[in-house]
Amino acid sequence: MSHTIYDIARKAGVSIATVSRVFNESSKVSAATRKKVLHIANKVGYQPQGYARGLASRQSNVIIAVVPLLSNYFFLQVLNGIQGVISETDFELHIYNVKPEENPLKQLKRLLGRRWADGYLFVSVHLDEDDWAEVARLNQRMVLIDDAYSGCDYFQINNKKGARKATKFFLDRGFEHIGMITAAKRSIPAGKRCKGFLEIQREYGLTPDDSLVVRGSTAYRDGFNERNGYEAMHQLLALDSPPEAVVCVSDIQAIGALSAMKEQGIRIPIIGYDDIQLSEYIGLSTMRQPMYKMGREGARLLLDSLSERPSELVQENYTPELILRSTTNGIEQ
Amino acid sequence: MSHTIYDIARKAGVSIATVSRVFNESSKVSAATRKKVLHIANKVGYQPQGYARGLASRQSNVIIAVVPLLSNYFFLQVLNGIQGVISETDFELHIYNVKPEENPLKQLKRLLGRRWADGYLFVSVHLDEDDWAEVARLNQRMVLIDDAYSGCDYFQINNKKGARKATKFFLDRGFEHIGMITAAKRSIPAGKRCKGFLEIQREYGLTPDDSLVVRGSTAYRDGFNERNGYEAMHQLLALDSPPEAVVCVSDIQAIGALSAMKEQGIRIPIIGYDDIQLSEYIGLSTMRQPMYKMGREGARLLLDSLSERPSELVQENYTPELILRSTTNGIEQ
DNA sequence: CTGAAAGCGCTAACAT
DNA sequence: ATGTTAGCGCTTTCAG
Repeated sequence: MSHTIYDIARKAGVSIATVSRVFNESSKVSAATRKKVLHIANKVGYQPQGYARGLASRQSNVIIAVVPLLSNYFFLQVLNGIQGVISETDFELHIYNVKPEENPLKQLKRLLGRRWADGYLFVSVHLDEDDWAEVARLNQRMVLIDDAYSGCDYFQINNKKGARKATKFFLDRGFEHIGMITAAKRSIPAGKRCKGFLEIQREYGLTPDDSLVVRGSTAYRDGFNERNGYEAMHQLLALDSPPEAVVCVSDIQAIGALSAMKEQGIRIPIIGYDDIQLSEYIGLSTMRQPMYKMGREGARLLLDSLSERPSELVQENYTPELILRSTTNGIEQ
Repeated sequence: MSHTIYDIARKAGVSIATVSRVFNESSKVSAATRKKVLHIANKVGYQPQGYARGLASRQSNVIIAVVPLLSNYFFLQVLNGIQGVISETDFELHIYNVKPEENPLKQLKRLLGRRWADGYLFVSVHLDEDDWAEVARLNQRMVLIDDAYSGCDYFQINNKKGARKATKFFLDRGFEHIGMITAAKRSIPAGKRCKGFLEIQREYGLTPDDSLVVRGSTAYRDGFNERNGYEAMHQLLALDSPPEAVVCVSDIQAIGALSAMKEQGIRIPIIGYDDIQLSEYIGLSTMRQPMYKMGREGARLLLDSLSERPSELVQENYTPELILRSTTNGIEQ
């Protein structure tokens, strides 16, 4: 049914080696032969099979970006950065997402073991050092984005510092009763942001009130969703003494929270986290994370290390930047 | 360096066929042998290579979802639906995105020609009948989501009807001067929605004013972005006689438009398009499209047709549903 | 510049 | 239940 290299070779009156050379941009084919082969290949719609090619050449020209869940705006922007870089090359970008139900380490080992790709970009996949070490032992080219492992290239953002910055903004303006909308307990970034939130308050001589750290009950996307923020804000507002200001672990939750406030006709200063594109238009103050940039840099690094002999490890740490917009307006300087 | 089936077979004192059987869930292996093989495989981190396996077995257990651009909320929700179904099986979902710069037909032919996947889901890839026919000739299992081709399974949404519904809502309430925020000229869905917008007005005996159909200058994502809506709304408001109501071709543009209105302290009724999750919390009235559902159904259909012998074509047409929220409040019934 | 031939690492008959 | 063996469709030396 479908044509193989043999069919093309026969029809073109050349050997399969020549056909192969044509499709591998080898210069060692005469223009005439190349043209003839290409003509026939086009006519019958021939393309070298990926699997046979991968097996024989031990490389695939595909890059796999591994993400935990597709439906997250953060990943989306990172992927965009990655995509931009990859699409300038003749690599193919495939996206693989790890299933939340199954052990992630197991999935990664299976994926890398299959050797689908020449290189892997892990976006927001959070493993501990031991687990990463086990993955690294599979000996594939990889770079981490939004997580760190000492033995490999990574681009990371300091979650604790980000939350500290946001909280500090309120503390410096005299607020002492600040709420936090967090996400699922198992979310590592959310955990670190909570930590930063509490830490800086203590440094300011305050004793943070546990009841001011809340999450909604919507587990979807680890709680990084609109509804969660909505529910959490209602909880906060139902408190005997509601917070004077609120810090969120994501913009998307902040949007839900804003909606809850509106319902109750209350307006409390709030800071989100991520700076997704929308936030500018919502007027949401937020902690900006360099998502696009990390994607771009990560992809570039991976690609480079595939062609050149890898040099030293690249391990970048970013700190989110506070972006002030209207949800923090009207606070006395 | 990396282990092959031969290494495992040798270490386990069995033949390669047995090792292969263990990894292919064949029942024809004794429990003891299986355990021994698995133990050794685990110890050295062996996984059968995807390429060798794909070549030998002529199937890959991967499904590829093809999308035009990752950064679109519409696709995201469709992908979510797809993901949900695939993750219940032992198929792997890979996502491939076609580059905007290169001819899409060419890319699809290359992709399918490589035979990476057992089946393909095309999400919002818009080709004409001839081009689809050419793709179909490659003889791969495929289903279209958000586009139609007579020769294959598809799940489509009627764009014209959707825009008609939204526009009709305003017309029925006596509005005669309605604006539309559209997207890039080359966007097929946007074109159809425009058509519906104009068509129904004529049916109501109106002569639509061309200057009321605008787009911003931001081409990113074919104009389906916040900024585009923002710019477009400013254009509309700068008109000698601004519209009394506005229909958008996406929620994300509507959000930009809302922001522009706010800046000018003006509030015009507006209806978005898509019903992305956010919209509920923004209070945005919109045309709901069954994105998640289409993803789910599409994936299910594809999977089924991979195991069973395909029956007749499944060709579904949906019509978006009008969801009323606060951006259309206060309009006289 | 081109061809012949030896794998790449696995699956799937076919034997046993 | 297990082993033997012939490919799968390519790439890649090695000759010429």
